[in-house]
Amino acid sequence: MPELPEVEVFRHFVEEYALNKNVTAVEILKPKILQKTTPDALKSAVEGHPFIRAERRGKHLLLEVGKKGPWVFMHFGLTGYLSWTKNGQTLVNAYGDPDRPEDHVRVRFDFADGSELNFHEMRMFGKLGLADSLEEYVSRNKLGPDALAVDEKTFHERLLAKAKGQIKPVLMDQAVFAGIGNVYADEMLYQCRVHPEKRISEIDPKTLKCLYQQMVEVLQKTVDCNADRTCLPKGYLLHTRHKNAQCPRDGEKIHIKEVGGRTTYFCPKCQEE
DNA sequence: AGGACGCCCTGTTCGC
DNA sequence: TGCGAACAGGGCGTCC
Repeated sequence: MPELPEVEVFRHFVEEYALNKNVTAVEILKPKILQKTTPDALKSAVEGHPFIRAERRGKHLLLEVGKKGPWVFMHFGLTGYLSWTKNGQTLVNAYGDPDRPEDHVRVRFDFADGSELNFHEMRMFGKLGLADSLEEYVSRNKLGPDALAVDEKTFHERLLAKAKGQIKPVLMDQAVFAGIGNVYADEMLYQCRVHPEKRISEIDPKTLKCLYQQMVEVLQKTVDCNADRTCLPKGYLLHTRHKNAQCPRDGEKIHIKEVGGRTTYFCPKCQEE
């Protein structure tokens, strides 16, 4: 599921393959994926212009159209990703795997050089549409600062403003920090030995510092791995997201519990309540 | 105001 | 074996 690191990889991918080439056609194969725009409006805004810049805020990817154009935004839901094809043949997809099945294309951008950028989203939780500007989009969606761009002081301030809340749902609140999803929230809590339901006001300063460091480290390490989770350290909890898994640290059985409406994995021994 | 919860959607896995 | 139920899960709307 695309969280911040995956979307950052998608952004690199767009920079490498999809900038500064005129879009000759936009094909909307599933209009329902569009948000706050129509197929005609999207086509007329993009066709005849190149994408000139790719920016990311949290899990959202935004492509600037032309010099003064609007932006095309993409949110990848649970199963979204990008691929680049030429003459119907996949050259590469955003996960670097040319053999990945290329189905569930919802929107396709055709370029003048005969290549295509494909937006895939099997489960239709993702969205694609138009925004006037980055600022307009961020405020419309009430996105907090990007989790990889926030400084330590701001991190503490924003968490403590939610002092009564449980740590995990607050970390995942995109208005607090944009980009942390279920998997990486569990990971940073595990690395710092914090129970996911712990109230923020109950967390000591040393542990808060750890959470900041691990937020940056876990996200950055995953970006550096090109979002290939198998390349992450063996000691990471995210390798144990299945039933009857054992804690990489102490062998304890990993607990699975619903926290803030999301399936949460944690070690009951090293993340005591 | 803000927290809890249900729902959107579809491919896969599970259970009878 | 076969088919329906349950599950996965980010974000948004609704309710209290």
